[in-house]
Parts: sequence; structure tokens; C-alpha cells
Amino acid sequence: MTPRKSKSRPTINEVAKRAGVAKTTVSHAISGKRPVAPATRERIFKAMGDLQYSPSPIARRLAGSPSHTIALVLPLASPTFADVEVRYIASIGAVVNQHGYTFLTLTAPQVNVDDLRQIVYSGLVDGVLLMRIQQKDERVKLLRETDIPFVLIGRTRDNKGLTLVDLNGEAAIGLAVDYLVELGHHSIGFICPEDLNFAFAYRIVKGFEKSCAKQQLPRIMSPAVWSADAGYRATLALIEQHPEVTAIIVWSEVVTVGAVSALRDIGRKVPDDISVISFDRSEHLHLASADLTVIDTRPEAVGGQAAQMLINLLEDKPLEREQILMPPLLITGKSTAHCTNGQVTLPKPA
Amino acid sequence: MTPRKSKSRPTINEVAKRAGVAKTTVSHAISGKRPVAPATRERIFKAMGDLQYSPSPIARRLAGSPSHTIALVLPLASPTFADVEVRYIASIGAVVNQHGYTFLTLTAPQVNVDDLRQIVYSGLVDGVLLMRIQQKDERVKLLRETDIPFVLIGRTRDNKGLTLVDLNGEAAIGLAVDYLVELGHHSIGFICPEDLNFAFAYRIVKGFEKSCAKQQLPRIMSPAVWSADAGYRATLALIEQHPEVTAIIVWSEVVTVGAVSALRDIGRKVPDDISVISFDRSEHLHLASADLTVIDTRPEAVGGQAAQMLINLLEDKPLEREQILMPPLLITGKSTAHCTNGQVTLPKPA
DNA sequence: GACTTTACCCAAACCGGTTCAACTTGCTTA
DNA sequence: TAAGCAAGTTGAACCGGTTTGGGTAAAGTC
Repeated sequence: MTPRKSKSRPTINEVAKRAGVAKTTVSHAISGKRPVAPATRERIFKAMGDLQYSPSPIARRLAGSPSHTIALVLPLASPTFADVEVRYIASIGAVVNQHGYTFLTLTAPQVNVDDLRQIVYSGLVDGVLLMRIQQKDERVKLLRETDIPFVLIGRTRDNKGLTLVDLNGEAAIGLAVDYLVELGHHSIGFICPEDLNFAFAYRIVKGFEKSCAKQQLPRIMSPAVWSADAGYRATLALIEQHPEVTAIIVWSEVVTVGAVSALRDIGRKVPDDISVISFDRSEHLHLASADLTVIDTRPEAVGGQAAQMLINLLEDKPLEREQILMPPLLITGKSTAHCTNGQVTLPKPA
Repeated sequence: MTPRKSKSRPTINEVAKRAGVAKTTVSHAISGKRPVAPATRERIFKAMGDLQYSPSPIARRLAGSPSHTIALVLPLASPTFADVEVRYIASIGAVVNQHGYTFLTLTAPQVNVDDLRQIVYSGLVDGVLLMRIQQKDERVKLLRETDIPFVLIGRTRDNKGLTLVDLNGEAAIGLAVDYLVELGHHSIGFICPEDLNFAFAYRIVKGFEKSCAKQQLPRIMSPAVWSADAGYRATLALIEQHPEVTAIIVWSEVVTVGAVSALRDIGRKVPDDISVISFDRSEHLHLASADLTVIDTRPEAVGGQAAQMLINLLEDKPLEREQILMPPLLITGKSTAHCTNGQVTLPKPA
């Protein structure tokens, strides 16, 4: 508990004394917020140099100046980050650092509202980036009550007045469905998210239903939480109940790992027997089952954009748009193929 | 640039007023450094709860006491965090939060000494946890010069006077080799790290050489940087040059993903044709090639221990040991089997 | 020449805590 | 019974900066 002092750094007072001025003047000389006579400024800078002075960020922050630090709040929901998430972190970090800000990742195992409140109130950070947005998100509510600038990566149910960047989930699932239909598939299964409080999950499920209606397809869904294991089981269940499906869409790379294993284990060849489209891109996937067709959820673009917007907010620069919906990309690989027929002969599931 | 003040961040003054005491008393009630009457303390805590008060680390720090904040410095070297790393983060976070400290992950994209200096110098954090230690590590040098408490996860070349926790890398590789020898393998390949500045990499390579000498095995190595792709190529290269190997050890889960793909692609069945042992455990691996034999590098134990030691350091509690070498665990799975013979008929590589 | 403006500098208040010295009380103890 | 001591509480100083509101002297305006 003993306070550590870091070798008693020089303070603004010592600089002021050495330069023969008031500390106010030193402050002005540094910040440039009030005019200081050239001769005086020179004396002050000389003194600063002699003493190797650099102002204490702590004191500055306490006195009300920005800390030039932003926090990314990203709860560690699953025991591991997925590739996608890391790509978010990396791209955000790049933008933030490039602008001279310090970047903190807040990875409490569960970032609850109280943790967030503590961070916001601590005065440690100037702004907050929030991920994994829920349909009804307490954290957003909290941030709205304070006046700390923040940007959402994702959307809640009610987004009035919020600044956000989000992937267009409806468009994403639509892209996948339309592409498969174009290839001649009529029976498309969706390994879909289970927890619809997660806002992105909600949107893609709704989007799938809408797409099915539009294309007059049956709604075939099998829910899987965000893990490979769940993906494995969900895929087995889906195939068992709907052996007629000729294509599946999987809602996340993490889940796809399991889905691909399942298909392999029951002897369905991709893409000959069944086409697969996965959300996200993933290093692991790429190698585990070469060259998958994916819906790129564009973490770099979304994350980078969000970081940029937050920084603009912090620097009182105008935003061209408050809310940005990023269009998804379809990257065609070798896991999708023309549907030879509605009825193919199926190998008996093991 | 305008300083933002959070609308109504409660201060110690408001708590004091609400509880009808002086702010001094509130401070004492929180820190416990001076006695406070039970009734008073209760009133104070009630007021704190009502106001959702949490003390400002900044102000605390400025007033000369610790900010109860520790930083984990973990450069984003590869484009992605591996499972292992995330498990470190999670376990450290758990311990840190449990002790009432705030936990910051500093994920600068590069291994920058300057960033670290700034953090240390700013006085924002009480202590630092350092990961990805190099044999010759500038950051360690920097931290030694300051007097901020820090704990290494890993080791450098010269560790005199340092507080650290590290997995026993030599023991780890030894465990793997000995186990394979026990199963009758005489030709063991090591998909090994390439960059020997990374201290852990250096130690396991040296350890492998030592083990080979001890067991009178040939040294068969094929280097791969920390990526699945590299693992794929390194495995192909190794098998091509040494088709006689009946077992391989892979130095990291990330690399193993590629190694397993490579073996599959050239038609070597695991464990019938070849045994595989991987460092680390991984969710992805587990499913991509069910039930691998692994050397568990125990990120939870190492990370948690390191966090605990740092906190002890910060609170002037005695450490039972300054340096801890965590023993690795061998978890046997289905990717290793008895070597049927030194010479097996091999399928022609594609 | 009186009046305003501008440039320059400073004292004091403030940010939100911690800590020190002092001041009550109530209870021992010589 | 007076002195001593511990518990409980508080005002004031302090940490190292920023910001506000004067004040003074020189320059500009009419």
C-alpha cells in the first residue's frame, strides 16, 4: 500500500521558479491558450529543458484536460476471442494509435454495467467504443446518461441519437440466400444464433426469415450458441431433421468450424453434396477446409470507421454521418456449387 | 479538445454530505487506515451505494496513493490472438478484478518501448505485467530502470532480481519427447519456432536438442513462424526431407492447425501413420482433429500466478518465491499411438 | 488627451482524492 | 483526582496541473 514515488519528477512549480514566472504562465506557454511574450516563452522552454520537465498526465487529467485515451469495451463472453474480434481490436488499435491516442481494451470476463460505470467515472478515458451490443443494452443506457462520447459497433433496438457503425446484417444474410438460390438451391438450412438478445443475431435471423419469404423457401433453422461444439451438434440436428437441404449458411466462423466437422463426419462432401456459406472470414477455417465461400463481415472497415468517428467526436470535428451501415461482401470460394437437383441421392448418415 | 465533464460523477464530497460526515471520514472508511465507528461506516457505505460512488483513480494517484490499476502489456504481434493468449488475458483479468484492481490491456500493435515508457511514466498504473518476453528485451531494461513493480510472464536471458512466472519450456518439450520414445518412436520431428529471440521459443528448441541427445535421437526440425500457414509448409517440408518420422511435435496450437491439414492432405493418418503432439490446448484444434495429445502450457495457472504475485508486490506482501517455473502437463489424447515399427509402408505423398 | 484595446502576467480557485495535526470524548490508570 | 491514552472525527494542507478573472503597461483609436 505504500505509495511509490517515481523519483520525484520536476513539477511545473520548479519550472516556473527557475524561469522567474508564475506557474500560470508556464501552463500558457505550453498549451498556447494565452499569449506569452517570446522572450518569456524562451526562458520557460529553457528551464523545462534544463529540468527535463514533462507535465504529469495525472494532474492534467484531474484538472479537466482530456487524457487522450479511449477504451474498447469488449466482454470476454466465450472463453476465447474469435478471429473476427481480434481483427476488430487490431483495426481499432491501428486507427487510435495513428491519431496519437492511447488504446485500452477493457476485457473483464463479464463487462457488466458496474464495471463500465467505474471506467466512465474514473475519468481514465475520454471516449468509449462498445461492442457486442444487445437488443436491450444496459450499457448503452448508462452511457446515454453520462455525457462521455461513445460509439457503438452494432445497434440496439432503439438507436435514436446514437453514433454507431454496424454491418448490415439483413443484407448479409440476404446476400447469402440470394446467391444460393441463384445457384439453384431450394432447400437452405441456417445454422443460426440462439441468443436473440445479441442484436446482430436478431437481425440476421429476421433477415433470414424475410429472405425465405421473398424467395418462397421453407424456413429451416437450427440454433447454435457461439462455439464450434454447438455448431457441430446443430448441424447434425439440422441434417437429421431436414436431410433434403442442399446448402447451409452458418452464422459465425466459430460455429462453422463445428459445422464443417459434422458434415465431414456424416459423409456429406462439400460442395458436391452440400454447399456451405459461412459468416466472417477466418484463418483457421481457411486451412481447416480450404477456400470457403464466406460473407465477409468486414471487421476492419467497421472497427476502423467506428474508431475514426469516436476520435472525430472527441476532437469536435463534424461527422459526415451519425450512423453507418456497412454493406457486407460475398466472397465466393469452393464450398458452394450449383445444385444439381432438388433430390440427390444421399449417403446414409452414420 | 474541449474537456468533457461527466454529468454527475459522484465525488467523495457528495458522499460525505449525504452521510453527514467530513470527507476525511469517508476516506478513512474506505481505506480503513483510521478507525471509524461502525454506525458511521454503515451510513457512509449506504451513501456510497445510493450515489453509485467509486473513487477516481486519477485523483487518488495524484494524491500520492496507488491507483489500483495494473496494465497487461501484450503487443499484437500476429494478426490474431491465439487461444492461449486469450486464456492468459482472461485468467489475469479474473485475479486482478477479484482483488479490486482495475485491469487494462495495453494492446499496442508493436513491441514499442516508447509506449511502455509513456505508460510507466504517466503514473497511471501501479504495476505492469509483461508478456512475450524476448531473450534480450528492451522493455525489461526500461522497467528495471524505473521503480514501478512489474512481473514477467516468461524469462529473458538474464533474470537476476526479476520477479517472474514462466512455463518450464525445457520440461515441456522433454515431456513430449519422452512420451513418444516410451511409445516406441525413434524418429521424431519437431515443427519448431523460427524466431529464437522469443525467449520461450529459444528454450524449447534448446530443450529439444537436449532431449534428443539424452534419448540418442536424430535432431529433426523444421521451423515455422507463428501461423497455421507456416505450420502447413513446415510440415510438408519436414515429411519430404524425413519421410521416416513416425511422430511430430508442434510448438504451438496455431501452427498445429496447419500441420494437421498438411498431414491430411498428404494422406498420413493420425495416429496410425504418424503421431502428433501439440503445444497448448485449443478449442479449434480440439474440433478440427478430435482429441489431440497436447502439452498443456497452462496459461491459467501461469497468468493467475503472475497476477497474484504482482498484487502481492503492490501490497508489500511477501512472496514465497520470486521466480516460479510452472511444470507443464501432458494430456494424452488420440493423436498419439505406439509406433508399430521403425519402418512402415508409407503412402506416396501427393 | 482621454478611451479603448491588446499583450502579457499573475493570484486564486479548482479537480477529487489522501494525509497530518488537532480536537473531542470516554475510559484507564497512577 | 488528575493525568494519560485510545477511538472517532474534522479542517486544512497538499498532489501538479488548468482555468478564470483581474491588473498593468504599451499600443491603437478618435
